[in-house]
Amino acid sequence: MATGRTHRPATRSRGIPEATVARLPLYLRALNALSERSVPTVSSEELAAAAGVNSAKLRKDFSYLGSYGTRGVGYDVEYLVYQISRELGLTQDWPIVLVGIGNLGAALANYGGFASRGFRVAALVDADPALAGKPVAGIPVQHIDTLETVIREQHVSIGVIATPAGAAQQVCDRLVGAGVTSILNFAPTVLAVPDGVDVRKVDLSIELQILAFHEQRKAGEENLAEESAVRNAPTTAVSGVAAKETPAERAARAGDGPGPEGDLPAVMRA
Amino acid sequence: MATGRTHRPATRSRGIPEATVARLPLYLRALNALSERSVPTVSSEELAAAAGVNSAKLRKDFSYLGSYGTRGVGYDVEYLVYQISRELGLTQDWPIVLVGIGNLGAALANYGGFASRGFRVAALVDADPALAGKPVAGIPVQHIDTLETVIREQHVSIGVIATPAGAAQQVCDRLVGAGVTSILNFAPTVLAVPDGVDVRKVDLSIELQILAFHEQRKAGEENLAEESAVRNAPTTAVSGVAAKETPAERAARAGDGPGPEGDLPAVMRA
DNA sequence: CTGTGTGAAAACCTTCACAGCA
DNA sequence: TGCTGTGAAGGTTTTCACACAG
Repeated sequence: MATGRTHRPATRSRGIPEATVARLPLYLRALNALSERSVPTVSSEELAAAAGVNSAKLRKDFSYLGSYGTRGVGYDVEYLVYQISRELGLTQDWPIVLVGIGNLGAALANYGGFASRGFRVAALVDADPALAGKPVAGIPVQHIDTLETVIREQHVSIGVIATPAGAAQQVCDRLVGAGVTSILNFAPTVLAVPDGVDVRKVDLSIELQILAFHEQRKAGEENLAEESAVRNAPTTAVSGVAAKETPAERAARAGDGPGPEGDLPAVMRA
Repeated sequence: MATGRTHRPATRSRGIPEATVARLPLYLRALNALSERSVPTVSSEELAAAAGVNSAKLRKDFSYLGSYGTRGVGYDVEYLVYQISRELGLTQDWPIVLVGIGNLGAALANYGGFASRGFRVAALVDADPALAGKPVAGIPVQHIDTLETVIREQHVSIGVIATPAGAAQQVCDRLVGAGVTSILNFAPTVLAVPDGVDVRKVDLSIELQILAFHEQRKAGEENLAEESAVRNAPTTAVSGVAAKETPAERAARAGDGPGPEGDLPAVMRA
């Protein structure tokens, strides 16, 4: 679910598959937990369980980084932590700017997981003059006028957008204009960026919609197969399921349309 | 990046690929925007651009839902909105419980994208007695003791966890115990759930780490190929890149280790 | 003649299963 | 013996390219 282009077609070696990269942070988290408990080594089986993947996948993933394990034994926890951190670029300092200090922005600013991974909040920025100067998570919020200055002075290359959807593209343009080349977007908009800029998005409502899809399926199966209770739906399942609904009665959905969408006050809009 | 099992191996028809399901909400959002502007029809090319995907993919995706377009013309916006909504199960009402009303929980409670998609916040729940009764987003927070009651009385099947990592598994167990079968997890933990329960996770720090990885790559390429500026990294690129670092000097990283991890106060921990 | 719908090819990712090292 | 590392097989997803409906 990455976005911006730039990723060369996995030319020759050094090309760690995107799917693997996306799992490295997961392994890292599990390893850090082990490290804190002073566990010296771990097998692919154990680590996989802790990270919520299967062991074959984990071993394949690690094989792209190099041969960091010991046959018959497992992986050295501390060593792996270091190797993965380095591979992800977490051994260096990443100053980030957080734009949009509403509910979500404040949550992000307070989020411990950033600071503990080499990410340093260089500035909190918001368009609301009333917020200027107020500290959030111990950092005073700055007016968005200072955005370009902060980015240049602190060499920020990563920006986080937590503004309402309407402001996101504007903010994005300013970030990119000032030199930011990676953007994490929490606003429910598709951002247009020039080549060479990476965008990743996190959309709170999309995830729920995907859950709803599967939930609906489960309900359909239950009705068909009359499951024992709520638990234990057989993976075999029936095929047909849940009416395809005749594909031409577009008249039958006039009044209940797209739902209650007004210009909501708070954080975002989908 | 779904999780829980249950998804049959795409048996026969009616099996919409997971990758497609994950994009439907995106199309839906783009379509809603068009709908608000009273645009009657849209081509795969236009819609794809608005959703940030390519048109071939979009057409394939829609072909799994049925033939809802008109050759030579495009798709009827309102009709598609309806079809996708129905496919995703958004034409019905989904009561959800939100557990953990910290910074993030409050942001979620205020998030307009939920209410406007058939998701209704049935209850906000927190373990902190001091929060009980206080309204967040117009809804009074309840003590977590009432969790089971709310779930059963309101027929909640979807739960959202926005607690600190340490509390997440416990909360998850209680949700599942009370009948919830889909969970959206914002806490940075791997949740163990019985078969038949779906879990999706959103991890704020993982996304940043993935960005850091690519950012690091860009920096490496620049140094090697001496790019013109910051823009425009050629997709061809060189192969070698960025030192593999000798794989055996595990001594050389003693003091700077895993970083400053203490028991942070706020929202989570990675 | 425009733009959908879709087989077929290519790319990518996961899983299997086992050789071989510690 | 136990567990890693990895070719090979099997799935899934994306992309291509074009027949054909409107």
